[in-house]
Amino acid sequence: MEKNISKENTQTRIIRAATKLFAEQGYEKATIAEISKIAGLSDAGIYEYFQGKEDLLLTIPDVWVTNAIQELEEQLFGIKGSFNKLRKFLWWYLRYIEREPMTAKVVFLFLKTNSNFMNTNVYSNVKAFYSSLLKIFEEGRDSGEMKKDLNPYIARAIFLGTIEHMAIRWLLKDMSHSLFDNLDHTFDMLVDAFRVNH
Amino acid sequence: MEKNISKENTQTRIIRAATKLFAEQGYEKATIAEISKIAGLSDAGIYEYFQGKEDLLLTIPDVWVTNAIQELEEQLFGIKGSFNKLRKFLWWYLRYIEREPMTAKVVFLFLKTNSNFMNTNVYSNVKAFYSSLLKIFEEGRDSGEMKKDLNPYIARAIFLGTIEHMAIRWLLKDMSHSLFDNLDHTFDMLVDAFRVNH
Amino acid sequence: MEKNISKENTQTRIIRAATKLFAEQGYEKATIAEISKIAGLSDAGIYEYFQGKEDLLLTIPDVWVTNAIQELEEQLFGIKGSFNKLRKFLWWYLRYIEREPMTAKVVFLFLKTNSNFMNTNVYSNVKAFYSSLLKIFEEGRDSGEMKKDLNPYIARAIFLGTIEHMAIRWLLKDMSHSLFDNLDHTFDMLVDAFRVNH
Amino acid sequence: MEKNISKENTQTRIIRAATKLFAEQGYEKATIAEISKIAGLSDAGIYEYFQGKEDLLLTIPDVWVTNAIQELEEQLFGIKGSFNKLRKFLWWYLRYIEREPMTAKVVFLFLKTNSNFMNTNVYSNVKAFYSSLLKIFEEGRDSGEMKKDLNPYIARAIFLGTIEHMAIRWLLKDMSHSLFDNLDHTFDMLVDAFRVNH
DNA sequence: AATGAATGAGTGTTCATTCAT
DNA sequence: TATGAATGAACACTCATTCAT
Repeated sequence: MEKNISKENTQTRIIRAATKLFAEQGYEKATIAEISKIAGLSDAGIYEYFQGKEDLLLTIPDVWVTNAIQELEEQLFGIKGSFNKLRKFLWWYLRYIEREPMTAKVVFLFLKTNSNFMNTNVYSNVKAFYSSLLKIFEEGRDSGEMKKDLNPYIARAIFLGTIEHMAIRWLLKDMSHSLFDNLDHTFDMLVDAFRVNH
Repeated sequence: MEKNISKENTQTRIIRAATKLFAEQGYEKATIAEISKIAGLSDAGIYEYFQGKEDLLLTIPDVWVTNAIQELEEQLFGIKGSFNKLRKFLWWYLRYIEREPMTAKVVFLFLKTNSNFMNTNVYSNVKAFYSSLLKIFEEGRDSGEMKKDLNPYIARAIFLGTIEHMAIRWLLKDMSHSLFDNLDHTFDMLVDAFRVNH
Repeated sequence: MEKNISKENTQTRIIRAATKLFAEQGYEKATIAEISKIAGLSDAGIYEYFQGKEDLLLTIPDVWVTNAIQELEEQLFGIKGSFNKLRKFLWWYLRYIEREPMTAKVVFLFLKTNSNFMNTNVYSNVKAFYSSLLKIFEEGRDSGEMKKDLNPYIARAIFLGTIEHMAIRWLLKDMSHSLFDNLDHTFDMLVDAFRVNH
Repeated sequence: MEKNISKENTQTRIIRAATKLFAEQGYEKATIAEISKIAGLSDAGIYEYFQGKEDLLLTIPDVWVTNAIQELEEQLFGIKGSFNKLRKFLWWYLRYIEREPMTAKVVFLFLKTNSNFMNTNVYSNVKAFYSSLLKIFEEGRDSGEMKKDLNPYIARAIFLGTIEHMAIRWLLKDMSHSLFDNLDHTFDMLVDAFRVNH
């Protein structure tokens, strides 16, 4: 019992330390030595839990994204109407980012530049996560809420582009303002981009 | 004269080599040794033209952004109507990215994560560049073309977020498709987000 | 009893695993982790039976050489004539090597380079083993079978040098051919080196 | 001029330091740090002259063996009679070993255990070197000096095995006695192994 | 303007070994 | 008897940078 808990704690502590340092200094500048120091064990200890530095990097979004997919499904469950779903997505996603900004920073700023990222199963999870947006737009188009000729890919690009642009600015600005300022206003504008013109 | 020209050539060759390698491998993985080899001089030779590796990184967007500001002004000159300007901006910006994709990759993927970036004059240039969009949105709002209560910052976030999202995907996917596919469609949707509802 | 038996089995398994890995990869490259994995216990388990890696290395020839001395004595027992004894020695020694080539490889290739080897009791056993050859040559010289002025040390160097040269080549070549090819011919030549000229 | 000399000196100094340490401590225990310290430059300096530690190891016999082949040819040049050549070979080889005992130690004790050795061009040089002995024995057999049915490979095994056995013992014993003690006696015995019986 | 030579500082990773359980 | 967890001590190798020439 204790062992399991303690082991889980150690792994969690390592991930937390790594996330913090990767977010603050970038993948290359962060050192195993400092990560292990913050995590409270020796350098060699890290290698009991992770295969190496890169494995550590890729584990961070793995957990985050896998959990996001699950959570998102629960959040959208039972919501009717594509715009209602979009709204839910937006509010939930930003709160999800806000909850673990360091992890988000690693994902948005350092993950994509890793040359192995494309070959990871994290990558397919990210794609799965993003594809849930596609479905919402297709549904909206087919239900008549959104434009008849709406291209779901473009719609997603606008929606995601906007969100992540805001998120990245927030992350780089040391999260000084709230992510939710003017969010209603923003959402209304996005809605106008997708919905049928009168 | 000859010396100046020759120096400019060498400098340009170094920048080109560095841009290529930074874009392909990232800032940290790219080495001075390889950059200098591609540029056709010795390691030490680089230091005749640049103060160091970081200086080299920061010079790349410097030229690119400075030139962008100038070019954009010329492109927008004489165009009437905020939506016409927006349209011009979109088409021109994507072509500008397309012209030097490696540079764009460095700017979009590796520049922001550099801890010194915020203190550079590149940063202020980027801000200046982005603020030109603000003016367009303010003009659109004031002229009645766009929503009366349009928040220029949000509008810009939507516009830039969308563009750069598309650009980054294109850069990461090895530029296999055209950036201009469905661009009309995209622009029309964005317009709907900004313009007055009937 | 059971414990003793079980312990002996485990110990034997460890030695076998270590011998194999030392022979295949060398002492330094072989790891306790892999040895223990092959032996079927944990890293720490090894230390229940051996003081450490070096102890493990030195135990391998210990058993082998100690047993060789005994076996050799039995083999030579009752044989008359120094050349007959030499012949027996040669055939027996090669078969002894052939029986446990991995052990032989450790002894011939990796033992001598260990800096502590000289201080071990393995070393004295090896010397004892080799000195039995001396006696044969002395006997041969004194009995008149061999040259009157035969220097037993030199004779032994020729005899052992030849055998071990052949053995090492065989061990390094992955034991693809038989050690006993042309052995009669070889022995005859050696005999000519030792025996009285007519 | 100076540069060339200095560079050559540095490389030579590195090789000398590495040879000494490899011979004294073995390949694995010797460290780049100590080699470079003895050679009088920094760790990194080694890598200006050698690709790595293993390259350094393999360079040592490369030079030694390549030179041996040349020298041997000169030494044998003009000598008539296979036994005279054998005699020359023996005396010259032992002196060659005596001249650079550290190098010989590396070659005899540490080279063969390197797993890459077989794929090196050092290996083919060694084989070329050894094959010159074959020719002598073939010549002796064909000229009638040696046994009609003499197997050159076996003869070589006896000859080389004896020499290298003596050399290795000498190298391990800290070279306290002379390699040339009783050498006439030894050679005479070997001759008896090869020559025609009366 | 250019570079060959040299290096200091840094880093991920390995591994034999220990010890509480 | 056995081991999971943890680590201290090493170590080969890299690389941006300097400087005499």
